[in-house]
Formats: sequence, C-alpha cells, structure tokens
Amino acid sequence: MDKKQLILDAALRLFVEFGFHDTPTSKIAKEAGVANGTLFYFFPTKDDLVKALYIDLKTKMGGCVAESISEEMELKEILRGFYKTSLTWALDHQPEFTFLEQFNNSPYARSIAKVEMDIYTRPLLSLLQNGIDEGKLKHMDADLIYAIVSGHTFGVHKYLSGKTFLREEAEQVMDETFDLIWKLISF
Amino acid sequence: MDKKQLILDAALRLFVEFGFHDTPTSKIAKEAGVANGTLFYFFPTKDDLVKALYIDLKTKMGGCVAESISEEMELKEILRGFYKTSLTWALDHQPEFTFLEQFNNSPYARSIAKVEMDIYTRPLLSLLQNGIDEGKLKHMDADLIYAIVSGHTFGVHKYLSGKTFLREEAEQVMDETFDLIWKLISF
DNA sequence: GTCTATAAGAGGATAGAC
DNA sequence: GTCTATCCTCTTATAGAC
Repeated sequence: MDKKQLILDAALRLFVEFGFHDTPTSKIAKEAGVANGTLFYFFPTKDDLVKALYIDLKTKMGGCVAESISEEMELKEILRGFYKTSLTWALDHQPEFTFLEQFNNSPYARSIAKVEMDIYTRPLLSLLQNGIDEGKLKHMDADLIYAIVSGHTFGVHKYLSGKTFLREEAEQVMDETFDLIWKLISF
Repeated sequence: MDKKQLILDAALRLFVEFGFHDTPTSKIAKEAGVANGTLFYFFPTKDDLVKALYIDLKTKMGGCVAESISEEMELKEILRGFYKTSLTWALDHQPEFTFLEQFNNSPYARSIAKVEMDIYTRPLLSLLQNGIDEGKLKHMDADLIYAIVSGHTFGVHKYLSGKTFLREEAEQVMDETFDLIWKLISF
C-alpha cells in the first residue's frame, strides 16, 4: 500500500486518540511502519500533514454525500439524501468524523482558506435559497436555515453515536428526525 | 488582582488564538505578567491549568444559566430561559465559548470524569423527562430531545456569531427560533 | 523513495533565593 | 507566594547513504 496513505491512516488513529499535540511525528512514522524521514519526504512539516489529512477526509466525505444526490429529485428528497448520507457516513467513519470535528474546533481551521472551507456548504446553501425563492421553504435567511439544519444534523449524530443502535433503528431515527426538521423549515 | 485568575485569563486568550499546543507556559506567564515559576505554583502541570480553566468557565456559564431559571415558570418559559441565556452568554463570551468548544472536541475532554461533564446537562434532561411524562412534550427518548435542542441551540449560535447583529435583532432571532424548536418538540 | 543518524531548539518543570 | 535561573527531555526537521 501507498506509504503516503499509510502515514495518513496512522496519523488519523493517533490524532483521534491523543490529539495533535501529544502525537509526535516519530510515533506516526512508527505506527505507519515507515521511517521517520519518509514522513517528512511526503509532508514537509507536521502542519502540512495535519492539513493534508483534513483535506483528504473532507474530500472523501463530500464525495460520498454528493454521490447520493440526483438532480431529478424533489427538494425534500434531495435534502433527506444529504441528511441521511451525512449521518450514515459520520456513523460509519467515527474516527474520521472525530478528527474533522477536532480540526474544525481548533486554530488549525483558520489556516485553511475560507474559500476552501465552503466548497461543500455552497451547494447546499444555494439549494436552500432556491427552495426559499420557490416558496417551498419558509421565508427566512438561507444562512439561518442552513445553520439550523446543520445543528439538527449535528445533534442527531451526537444522539446516534452516543448509544448503540441496530442499522434499522438508526435508519428509523434518521427518517423521523428528518421529517421533524423538514416540518420546521418547510411551508 | 489575584495572580491565579490573571493566569487563567491569559491562558484563555492565548489558547483561543494559538491552541493548547502552540501556547507555551512561558508565554502564558508573560502574558499574565507573572513569573514562570508562579504559574507552576498554582498549576502543577500544564494539563492541570487547561482543566482548571475548563472547570472555571463551565461553572461560570452554568451558574449564569441556572440563575435565570425560576421554579415557578411553565416548562415552555423555563426552556426559553435556558435557551436565550445560553445563547446570550455564548455571544457575550465568545473567547470563553470558543475555548469550551475547543476543549470539548479535544482528547482533553476524556480526561474530565463523565460525572463531572453532565452536572449541567442533568437538570435540563430531567426537566425534559418531566415534560414528556406530563404529556407536554412529544413522546420521544428524552436524550433525543435533548440532543435536538442542543443541536438547534448550537446551530443558531453559529448563525448569530457569524454575522453582526444589533441586540434587538439577535433577541428577535432567538425568540423566533425558540418558537420553532418548541413547536418541534411539544405537542 | 526510503532509510538511519543526528542536529537544533523548544518548552515543561524544578531548585532555591527572597 | 513570587521570582530567577537552569536543567533536561522530547520532538521537529535535516543530512546524507542506499
């Protein structure tokens, strides 16, 4: 397997367990089964490694969510797709999601250009704006609807990841809570 | 002023700007205007300082929220009080709130006993449970309602802190969004 | 591309005077 | 309680062979 990827994988595991700080590059290299110098061949600095990991995971998650959406669908079903796919990805990739959260709430987040940050929020945002303009969604600031939907998703994720559910149970919670949030934002 | 508090204040400022990692104890002492050794007199290790700061801020926020609640009130108004006070505190104490988020999403969070963590969630949780039992709130898992309300609050906070609002505007958003979430959870 | 060995320095923590 | 001075480890990053 690609050593670069091995390093990213090892970094993910260690960062989630010990944090950025308490994970020396030497341990990452060891965990990845590569030499210390090899890490710095691929990632000139530790910061570069952290950022690269973030971009990598963000891209993977974004790609997965985007894949699940078809242009043909009704707004409600598009949003349900977004919602369920995001939640499912987060549940199926808990370390990845934990890292993303850790990163987003750290000063590292400021080091990623804002433009780069909302590559993944923009599509959803314009979807919501269209919904508002077409009278399908409540006449509110699109940013507010976005924030509420994100917060809701976030909260439900916390609930689902805090207990152990069977697949079908989790799925049912997702559908029920989506109906709740849809009722909240739609006319 | 109390040197211990000066150190906590300085640590807050620096942690929020640079993160736990990129804030050496020497800088904290300098920023606080005390000697290096003084910091270690009050906080035996850097970790102790981080945790002490967390407890300090969590207590202050919790105290402020608890203060705003009167036993006499209707459930809806109690919850509105919780909601608005939390949001207002977070908006008025952005560095403090940022630090709390940073901490909650770091491996440090695991070092705080879980019991200690939900000192502040338990009252709200039992309030919700009562509401459910009395048929005022929807017949759902109290933990789920809690997660949804938290997520909603979190989302609205993100919205409010992301733009600049006049006091009255912010207040209006709080009231409107509370009505939305109340409608979502109540019968 | 990958490794080993090592330089260079930062930063947490202590000792001991006042 | 507070300060100064200092130790010493741990960690990032580089040099250079293969």
